[in-house]
Amino acid sequence: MGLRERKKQRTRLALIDAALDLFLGQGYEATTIDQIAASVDVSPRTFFRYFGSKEDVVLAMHADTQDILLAELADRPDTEAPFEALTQAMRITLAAVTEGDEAHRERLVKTMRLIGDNPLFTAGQMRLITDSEQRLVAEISRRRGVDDLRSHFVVAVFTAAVRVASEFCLPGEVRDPAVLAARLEETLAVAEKALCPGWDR
Amino acid sequence: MGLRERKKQRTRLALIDAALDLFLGQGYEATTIDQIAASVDVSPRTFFRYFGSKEDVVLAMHADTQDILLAELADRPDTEAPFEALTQAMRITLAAVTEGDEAHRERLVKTMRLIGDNPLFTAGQMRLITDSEQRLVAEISRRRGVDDLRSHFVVAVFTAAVRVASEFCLPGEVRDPAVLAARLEETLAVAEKALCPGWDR
DNA sequence: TTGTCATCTGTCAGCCACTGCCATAAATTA
DNA sequence: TAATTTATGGCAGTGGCTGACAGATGACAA
Repeated sequence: MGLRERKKQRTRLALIDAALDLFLGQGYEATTIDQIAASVDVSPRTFFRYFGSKEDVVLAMHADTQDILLAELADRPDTEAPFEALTQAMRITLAAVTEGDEAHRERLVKTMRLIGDNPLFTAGQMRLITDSEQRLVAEISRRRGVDDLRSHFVVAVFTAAVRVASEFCLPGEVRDPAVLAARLEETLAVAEKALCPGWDR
Repeated sequence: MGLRERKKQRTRLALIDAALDLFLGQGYEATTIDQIAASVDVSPRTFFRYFGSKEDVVLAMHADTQDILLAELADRPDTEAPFEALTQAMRITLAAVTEGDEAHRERLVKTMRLIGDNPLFTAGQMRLITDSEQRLVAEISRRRGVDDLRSHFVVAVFTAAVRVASEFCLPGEVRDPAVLAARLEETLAVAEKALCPGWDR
């Protein structure tokens, strides 16, 4: 990886860090792109070369996580049932994130605090989920050998569970990937009791 | 209802009609608030007194529909199981909308065409669903007598089904409430086979 | 009918997210 | 070192959205 590439990644992370800190410190709306750019010593124009919108920088970490999830799903053995593969991939993704780079984990915690406190971001989060959902459906369809309504349904139930788990991180609770993992287990326990064996074949 | 109130409703509907026609005719982005306001002979400032944002006018009809759904759910007998109550309320809501006022139905069809063609709006649609979801959860919790994780899960599975159904309106297909109703039945058939009896109690 | 009050509307000025364009600087490659 | 590619900064402009004030319009009582 060349110098250019490394420099870009550093700028990107610096922008994310600056933005998250400003958002948490003085509020999302009260923070301008100019402030974010200034605190990284970069022109405002450059900000928009890294992120499509002000909201995107908030969702950047979550978008990365979705990519990991998709990769982990692709790594699951084909013998595994669709829903099981999804949940296992999610568990591994959360674990990887929890045990990952300290700075990286901190960014995720800040992101979760921001999104959790501000209902403004639920829409953006939904957009992310919907986007990745289509990719998940493609992979599940490949595994099942058919691209039908059931593939969509299986993935929709999975994302429903993840969503419920993330909503169930009580307000005031320290929000981080580990807590989310715990809530996810509770939700999956309910889901597994509710669903007939073999429903996702 | 006084003259003032009627005038307001007329303005609101005129703005929705003008906006939908312009969006469908020349594209969403290419249409400015000034154009919408001008074609209703109203100041741009007034537009924002009726709708919080440019996107809101697109979602206005769907927001109204969500309100109907909630009212229908409240009307379901308490003896009905939670998921059954949700699906029945949805069926009635779709039927009411299909058989409703001609102009009203036309607005809905235009809205569905807009949202279906432009992935930009899926996020907004999700936001609407998520907002109403909280109200649905409250009602389901009241019926079940407990406000626990299961209430959230039941509602999440329901909205997942609705979402899958609406995604499954094939592109190119005439999009209207009747088609959505048909797709919903297919999806609910899959859901009912997948879920154990009594899972939502 | 007339006067008073509440509410709606238009106008104006302004903020800020976001974009296209072009010149410049920096990194990559030959 | 020279040539090519690519990232950045500056600038001007569009358009969504808001606050503040003044005038118009419907609601209501005397």
